[in-house]
Amino acid sequence: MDRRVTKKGDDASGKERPTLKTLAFMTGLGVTTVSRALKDAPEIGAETRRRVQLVAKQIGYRPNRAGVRLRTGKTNVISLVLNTEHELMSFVSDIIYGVTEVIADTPYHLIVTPYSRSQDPLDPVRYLVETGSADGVIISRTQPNDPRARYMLEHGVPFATHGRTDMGLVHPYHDFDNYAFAGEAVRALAAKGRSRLALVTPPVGLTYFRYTVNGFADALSEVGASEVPFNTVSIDHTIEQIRMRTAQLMRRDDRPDGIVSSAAAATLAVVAGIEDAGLKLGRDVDVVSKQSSEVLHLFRRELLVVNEDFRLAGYELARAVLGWIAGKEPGSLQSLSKPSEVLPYRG
Amino acid sequence: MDRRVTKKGDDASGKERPTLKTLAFMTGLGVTTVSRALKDAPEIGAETRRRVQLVAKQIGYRPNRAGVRLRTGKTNVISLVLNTEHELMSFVSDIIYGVTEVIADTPYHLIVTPYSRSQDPLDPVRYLVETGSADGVIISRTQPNDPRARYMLEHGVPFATHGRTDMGLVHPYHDFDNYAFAGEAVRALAAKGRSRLALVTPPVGLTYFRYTVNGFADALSEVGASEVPFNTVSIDHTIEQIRMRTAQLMRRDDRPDGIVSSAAAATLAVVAGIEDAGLKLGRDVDVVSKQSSEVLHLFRRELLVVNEDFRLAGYELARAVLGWIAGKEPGSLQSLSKPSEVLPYRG
DNA sequence: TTGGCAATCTGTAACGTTTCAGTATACTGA
DNA sequence: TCAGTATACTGAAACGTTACAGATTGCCAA
Repeated sequence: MDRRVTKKGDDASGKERPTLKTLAFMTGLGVTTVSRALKDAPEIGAETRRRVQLVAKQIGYRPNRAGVRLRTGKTNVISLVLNTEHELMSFVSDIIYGVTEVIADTPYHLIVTPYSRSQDPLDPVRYLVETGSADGVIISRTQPNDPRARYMLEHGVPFATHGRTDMGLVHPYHDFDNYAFAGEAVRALAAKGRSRLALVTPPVGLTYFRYTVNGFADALSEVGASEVPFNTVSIDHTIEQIRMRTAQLMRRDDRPDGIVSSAAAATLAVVAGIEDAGLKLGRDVDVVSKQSSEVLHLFRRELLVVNEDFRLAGYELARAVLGWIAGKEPGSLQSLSKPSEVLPYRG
Repeated sequence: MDRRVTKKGDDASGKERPTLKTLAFMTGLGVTTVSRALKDAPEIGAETRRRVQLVAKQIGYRPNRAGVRLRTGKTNVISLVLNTEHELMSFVSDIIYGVTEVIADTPYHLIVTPYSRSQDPLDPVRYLVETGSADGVIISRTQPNDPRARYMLEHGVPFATHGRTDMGLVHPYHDFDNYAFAGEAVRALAAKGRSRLALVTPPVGLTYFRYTVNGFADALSEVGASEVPFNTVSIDHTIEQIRMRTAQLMRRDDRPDGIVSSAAAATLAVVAGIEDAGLKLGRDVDVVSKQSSEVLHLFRRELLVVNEDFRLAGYELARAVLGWIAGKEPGSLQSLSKPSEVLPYRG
């Protein structure tokens, strides 16, 4: 059964969605001419061009995506690949808004491609590339040696990563300067007289784990503070795990008097753990935490925060992918965002 | 310029993505037969069918989406329409995961269609329908008389709403029972001896505003408590506004001794406002709040919470749209989820 | 033997777009 | 006047799929 109820043919009857054929009929031109006129091809007369574009605007012509895609292979789709277990809530929401802000006045659509714990992170990317489902891909949870980035480079698919890689390969990325963040955090704690510091790290294996750990370590020796190892958790752990292990840590004699936390959700658990151990934030221990929305100062005024803007990340990542698709040099599409100062609660 | 590097023709050379033509050549059958064999059409011999499907699986055939879409109009796309300013962070993240969980083993893709404050909420929906960009649509922020639902019904586009409508029209929805929530919240406060209650409402104009307000009012008279009007804010307001106005409210002589809050983010602000006014949670005032992830008890142990599961919402909404697309009765695709009990902090 | 019919299979056209290889017209220079 | 050429346009083919309208075969009843 055909899906259309009425034939279109050459009549200009009202209801059907206009196609190039409709425009060709209305203007008395050929389909080819109309197609070229709409994309400002040079061999079309100036008047004809204007006329076609006027009519097209009037009747609200929009190119059929399936037609374009079938003929050219261009999907006009950007895919955001997300881990359904380990992404931060605020990350998902904000990065999507950042991306959509950029593609709002382009023909691009955003599709969300999920993968779960059990899957190889390469799976969704392979799917996208094999089926040609997207013109560009955005991935997060980037690793120093990232198979997904390597795969897409090999297959010539434009992409951008949230976080850098370290494979000697050039590609667009946006990253938050976690080395600077950890350093600033340590210095802020040192300025408060704290000298025995622990770090709640990003997930081991991701690139920004290294940057964070290095920034932390370098600043420690710079200010002459020492590290209290806290390797049993990362921000990928559950609230309960972090809370419990923080409480354990804080009950030890050699407990830290300062903690640096890489994510707001983890910080909630850390503070709960501190209080479980009967200690008081700001008196017995200070905590510096990253956050992506202004919640931590409502939570505890004593917290010191550094802001990371995920909407900006989405914005930059989308611009980077689109830039690559448009032919710009991948190496010119890399950006690093500097952390804010370490901010205390302000009235 | 053609996008392909090598001709395909009749040779079975390796690199190109297989199409029906490839399968036809390999099996020695016609393209039509292959097409029908793959979708289990009745007029294909049992052995042929098995043979075709085996070969298809072997070489990893996947139908070209553009081809199908062009020919049939079927997009295999579900669109989630989101407001970029007013959705809750956790809502965006969780509902997306709920939806993707359902469509994971279907051919469907999820596209996110955003709209901003300045736009008519009907705009994105109109775009989707006019361009035929999706087989099904999910919308949130549903109103009693919702132009978007009406529009899609008129145009025969399957959709599901997060929240009910009240137009005498039947369509799939998933909703949280906010009437029950508000009622339970009031009863819990009454059980704690609170009798002068205020409500932080959902956004005025959305359907669940009404349900919440009615549940609140009915329970108030049931338990013999009175309402302290707090109409100056809703959960759509900024953290700062809610905090400031809560502080104002709590400094008045006739301040409430119990507050019901419709969202976790607002609750953070409410508590901050309470403390700004020099009052203490649990002593001077109790607060019952909805939340969609386990954060509030980390925030303040004195809070009473009710959980709303947005991932479930995404799951149910996706199932509903797919069901409608598959031909089920819209009226049979409606679900309401009951609130949990009102939960105090538990060790 | 023949007509009828069921069971399988097939070619063609069409969806809307872009590209290729033209064609028609007017203008140029000698 | 005429070839040569730039300008402006056009039809046909192709992308991969499905629907329609056959085509071929074998079998059975008359």
